[in-house]
Amino acid sequence: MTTSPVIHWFRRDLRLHDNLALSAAGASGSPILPVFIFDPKMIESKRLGLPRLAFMLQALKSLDDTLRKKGSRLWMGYGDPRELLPKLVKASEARAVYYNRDYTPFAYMRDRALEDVLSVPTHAYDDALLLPPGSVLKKSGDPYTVFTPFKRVWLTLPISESIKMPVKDQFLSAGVIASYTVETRVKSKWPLPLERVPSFDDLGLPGTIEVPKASEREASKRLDRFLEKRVHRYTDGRNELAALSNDDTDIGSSFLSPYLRFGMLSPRQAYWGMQAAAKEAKKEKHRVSVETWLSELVWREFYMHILHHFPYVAKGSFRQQYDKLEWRYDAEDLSAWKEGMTGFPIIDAAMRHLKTMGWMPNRARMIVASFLTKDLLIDWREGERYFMDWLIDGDPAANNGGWQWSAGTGTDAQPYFRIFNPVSQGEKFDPQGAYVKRWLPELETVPTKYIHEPWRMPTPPKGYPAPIVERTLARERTLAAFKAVRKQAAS
DNA sequence: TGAAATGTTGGGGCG
DNA sequence: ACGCCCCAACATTTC
Repeated sequence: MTTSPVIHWFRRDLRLHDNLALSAAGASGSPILPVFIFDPKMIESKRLGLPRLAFMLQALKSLDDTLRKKGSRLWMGYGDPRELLPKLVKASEARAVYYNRDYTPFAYMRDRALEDVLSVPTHAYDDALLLPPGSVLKKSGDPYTVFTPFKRVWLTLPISESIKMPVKDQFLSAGVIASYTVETRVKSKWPLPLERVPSFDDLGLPGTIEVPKASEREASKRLDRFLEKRVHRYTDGRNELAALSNDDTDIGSSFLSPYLRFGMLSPRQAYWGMQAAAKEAKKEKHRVSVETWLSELVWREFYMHILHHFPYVAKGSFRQQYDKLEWRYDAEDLSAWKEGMTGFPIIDAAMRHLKTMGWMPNRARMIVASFLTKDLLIDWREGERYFMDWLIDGDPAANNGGWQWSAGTGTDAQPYFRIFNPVSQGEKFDPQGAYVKRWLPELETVPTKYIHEPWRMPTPPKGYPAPIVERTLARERTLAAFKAVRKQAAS
């Protein structure tokens, strides 16, 4: 006779350590049935780009491997969780379902609906953020819409410690799990080859793309390496595009966002690791660097809160007056931006970096976002969607927040008249042109003097496009478009 | 987590 | 010697 299990439903928490819902499931005393459900809607609705899917599949494979070593395995479902979970509860005679909350509007609504269709209790936990939406509010009870006061209050609130693993070997045995089969009506052309790491051919990805290792262990290793070697110079290092190497081991960025995105890294582990680093920092500059990184973690929380409290930002401007802005719908310019063929080296290098690695440093994201929205005057939502197609760390809240910040339509946005100059940004953050040359082989032989403005060479390099836009005119065009909206809003 | 336009200053060339 | 002009270099303001 076996004891009936409890289900732990993995979603954006693909780890066993420091996992609140999993730990609570363990504390229930019942064996844990680990579950992941792949909803094909995620692909069909374009919410899950292929590089990110590949990264996630690798993380699931790794999670399954770890569970198998414990004599268990990950039960994989394929279909709508609202259909599958009730069936699985029945098949396994589970007595409860545990999961960590996902605050994005889509998931939040889905999870609430789920409680109605399940015959057993659900236990939801706040694990994905250090402080969940609703816990950082003004005295009036309203959410903050400006980052600085949000952060000031955030920093005064208590953050919980990391927690231990639930109980060793408490996971249900692989044999029993394999016997749970539930019928699913979903038919899809997307196989889930969990027996091995899927290749990009499986996913129909064009070109060669290199996705970093995705596992809980890898996430911890990257955090440790960052804390040991690089966090002390993060404030400057994160902006140094030239420092980027091929395997991302010595970059200025922490490169933790992909792991936080899927919960391979617990935000508590990152937070307390940083706190310890701040305490140990020998120089004031080092301490500031650690705090700069922590600030990025608060940005992550801030934008999750914003999306949760103001779900309309997913579709339109936070400052709704800008929904009236007359964006250009120029397919040719948009395509040039996407493919890295704008004629501005720093833009093109970053966009090709994205298509190869599924990632870009934040500085590069800001530069290309400013270019698309301010120089090309193309709707930020086009850029937002494209980033979601390619970024392995693509998160609806952070991505939306970042784009609206760049476009000047968001909370705490940069002013409409702040327009990055791709030449001076390149000279400032890639002074030797190393980043540009790394991603644009056709500019290999261009002298440093001209590397950010090759069109000024006596004989510009062949095979590289001339600038697709005249920046002085573009600037006037954008200022006029924003002014028109502001004038309209004022009257 | 800018950049361009405009304003001011001061040294040096030159009549 | 002096005033005038030019124009970096820096500062301020404007977008």
